Amino acid sequence: MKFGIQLRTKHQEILLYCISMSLILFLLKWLEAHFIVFNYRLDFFIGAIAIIFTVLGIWLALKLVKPKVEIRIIEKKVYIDNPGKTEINQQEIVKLGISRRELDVLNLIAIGLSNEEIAGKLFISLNTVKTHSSSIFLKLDVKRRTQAVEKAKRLNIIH
Amino acid sequence: MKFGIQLRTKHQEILLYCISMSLILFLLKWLEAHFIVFNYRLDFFIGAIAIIFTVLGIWLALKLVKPKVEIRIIEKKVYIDNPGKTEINQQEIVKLGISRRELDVLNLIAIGLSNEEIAGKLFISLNTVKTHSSSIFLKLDVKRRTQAVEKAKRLNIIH
DNA sequence: ATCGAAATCACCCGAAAGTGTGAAAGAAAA
DNA sequence: TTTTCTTTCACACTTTCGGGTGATTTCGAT
Repeated sequence: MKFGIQLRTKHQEILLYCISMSLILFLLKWLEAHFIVFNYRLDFFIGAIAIIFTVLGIWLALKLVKPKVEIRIIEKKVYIDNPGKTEINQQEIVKLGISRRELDVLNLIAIGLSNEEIAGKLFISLNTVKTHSSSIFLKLDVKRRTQAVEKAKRLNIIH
Repeated sequence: MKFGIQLRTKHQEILLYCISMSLILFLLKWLEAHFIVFNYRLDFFIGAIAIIFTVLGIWLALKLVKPKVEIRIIEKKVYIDNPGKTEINQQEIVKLGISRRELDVLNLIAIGLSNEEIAGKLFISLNTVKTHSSSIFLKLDVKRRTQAVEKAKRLNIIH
């Protein structure tokens, strides 16, 4: 699994900025330690270099910047050629091998009850509900109860 | 215009940039004023300057340029057996005070995704998804995601 | 210029959900 | 009668969910 450690990543920018500033200062100190001399024409030359590479940096950033993504959920309508009523598909239930009790549990899951509430309503234990729901997920080939509800409704197993 | 608004919000960064530039220029002048001899590698020094100002240029561009927006579409399949009667109730959404982002999350919950999967799909953190879903449950007056889906479908907030 | 809403994120903690294994009783089918 | 299926339950364990709190950033409106 992932690390449990979560850092406040928003401060990373500032941290990065501080580090780079420190690096610059360190560089200048290093240069100073090595007795580097400037003449006056060099000053102008360095200015030009600075401007050029600033522009270069800006250009580079514009080229490489990752575009900010905006998510838009659109609904793709899929029309089912099932004119008229919404009959429960018994064949599908049989085909998937879903038992009566499992269907009971599935229906109660679909209306948003918790496992404990389902257990209370069907007069069975919490563990039994878990067993049923697990086998439902297995038969429907899903991982979560929300997925199970979605798929079951799509297959007209429940409504 | 947009640029003016951005200037206002980013004026701290500009200030910071100016200060750092001034600091660097001051340091250079100081070094020059102290007759530090530049006996060693001139090209090395220029390279350092180039790198520094490239980085500063990149940083400046990233800070000031309005991010490019890339719209990413997530298709959500809606299975309809009775076309023509399934309109999304916008008034209900407004009445409940459900925001656009919360609606995104709600739609992804409805198709059975886990919070972590939603976070991956919307490019936000798991904690943010939790915050959104919590406020959804509050606004819909439900306790669980399955209930939220059930109620939202009943209110025609989602399909 | 100030303020509020929306969106983002972190962290802690407890509750609920889900997995895996095993088992027992009753009903139906072979 | 034996076998198989369904339903029931337990228990340990991991993962996910949800509540609560607090914080930052951005945007729009006043």
